Amino acid sequence: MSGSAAALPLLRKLRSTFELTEAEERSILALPAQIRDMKRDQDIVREGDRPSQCCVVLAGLVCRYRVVVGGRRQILSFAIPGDMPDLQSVHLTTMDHNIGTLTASTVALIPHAHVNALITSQPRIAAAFWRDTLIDAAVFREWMVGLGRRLAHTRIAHLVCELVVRLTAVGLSEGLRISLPVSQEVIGDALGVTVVHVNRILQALRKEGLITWSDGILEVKDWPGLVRAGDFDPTYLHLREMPKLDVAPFWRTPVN
Amino acid sequence: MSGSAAALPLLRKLRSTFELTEAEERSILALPAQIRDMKRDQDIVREGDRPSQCCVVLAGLVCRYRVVVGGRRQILSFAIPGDMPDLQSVHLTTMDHNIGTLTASTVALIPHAHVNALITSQPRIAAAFWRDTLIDAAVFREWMVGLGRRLAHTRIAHLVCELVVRLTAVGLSEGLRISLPVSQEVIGDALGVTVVHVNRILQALRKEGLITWSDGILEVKDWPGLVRAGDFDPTYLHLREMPKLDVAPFWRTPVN
DNA sequence: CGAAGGCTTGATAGACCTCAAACACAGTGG
DNA sequence: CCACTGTGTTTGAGGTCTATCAAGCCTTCG
Repeated sequence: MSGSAAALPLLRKLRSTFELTEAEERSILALPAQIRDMKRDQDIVREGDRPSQCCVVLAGLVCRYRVVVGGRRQILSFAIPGDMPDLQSVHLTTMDHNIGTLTASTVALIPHAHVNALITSQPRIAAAFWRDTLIDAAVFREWMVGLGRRLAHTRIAHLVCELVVRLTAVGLSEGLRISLPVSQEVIGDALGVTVVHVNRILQALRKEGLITWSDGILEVKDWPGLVRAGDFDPTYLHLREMPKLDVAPFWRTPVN
Repeated sequence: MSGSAAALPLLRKLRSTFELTEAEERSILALPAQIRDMKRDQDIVREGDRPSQCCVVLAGLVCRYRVVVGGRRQILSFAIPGDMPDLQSVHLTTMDHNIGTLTASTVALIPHAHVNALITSQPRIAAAFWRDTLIDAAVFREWMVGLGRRLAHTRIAHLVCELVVRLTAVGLSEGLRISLPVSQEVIGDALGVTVVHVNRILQALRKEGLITWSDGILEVKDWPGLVRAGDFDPTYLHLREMPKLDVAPFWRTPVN
């Protein structure tokens, strides 16, 4: 059940933020993993669990979330293919939040023992993984700024920018179009607003000519405008190189 | 300029979340550090900097923060003695937020080279440091939940609980009294609300008999009540053992 | 066809903000 | 010694953002 194919999204992700040697990539490819297909809205790990393995998202969309008294949910981050949303469980035994799927997804489960063996024997891979968790933390901080200090309109624009950049960085966008097959409620849970309000703001963003979003496909119609509306600065993603997004893909915008 | 005395707060902090051997503690004590006294409201590192050292808070109160368009500040976390608020800079070269003092403070500055040497040669210390940054991330998540889904009243109660537990964990509280010599504006910047609103909620918390706060001394008058009001569950702090707080210190509450 | 989930719209309500001013207190300087 | 200043707290009134409640609509699916 180990898999070069399975680990590819992980490699793409790590490469986007850290330079790996071929030998290091081979070590990562050699990690034994159990592949698991999941329906949407299923939990991978729950608050209070003490996991003995950690997961890599191979396909689909996964999120970390918490539920507070009153039943309201706060989504803490989105995990796209290549992400390891519970890598932290290698060092923090008890989960302080849930991880669940938002769409049908495929995940790889890697026993902690193997992760530990790898990071103990290869300090540079340990550094890459550590760095990965530090970038997670940077994204949390950015969301905190949004939740605390930005209007819902800005927050939504910012989130779209973030998703486009992150998906592009791992080769999962088509120009300025991304797959986002979730309900507006999910966006609300991520940004701390209600569905009703999300809906009204999406209408505004569409009216302003910034985005379209239907049938699970989100397309940015005005990238500079969206970046402005979202007060978006991708520094916090700590990518090795920023994907070029201000230019639409060549097959959509003939130069002449 | 190296200092056993200087590193003590750091050791207390690390011990609160990770078990260190004496040899490991000695290695940490041996880290060379430059001690620096700072006035309040001074920046230690700024957004965009590429620091070559990282800092340990030895005394005082330090915070991470960001400023958004419009000049509003979002405090991202408080760093108390023993904390290393920019440990991340060892792996993320560019700062994506500021770190500054909230009160007159003393910090120790340790060159990255020495930190790198230590974590490369001693995997368990690397694990302790990594774990430390993971706990930072857990605190960010908890704040996100507050900012996104809790009322300001709850958020303030929660913050007080957090500060009391963290300060107690490193021996810096007197029972349920902590030193908190900051303005109400600082609390507002941390919780994403205005001073005016903070003021009104503090009055409510006082009226409810939960806390008192004057002359920079905050005292919890009803710990279970405050925990309830703040929807506080300390799991996310990942302490090795939870300080006993539900009981007032013996010298204040004679049993008979 | 009915049921369920998701999107959309309207009306009302609540949390929190903004603006403005008064007040308390410590530090400064004439 | 007493204005004077500055910082921080407190209070009031009105306004904005977002929530809540409620209903209608559309699509998908069994």
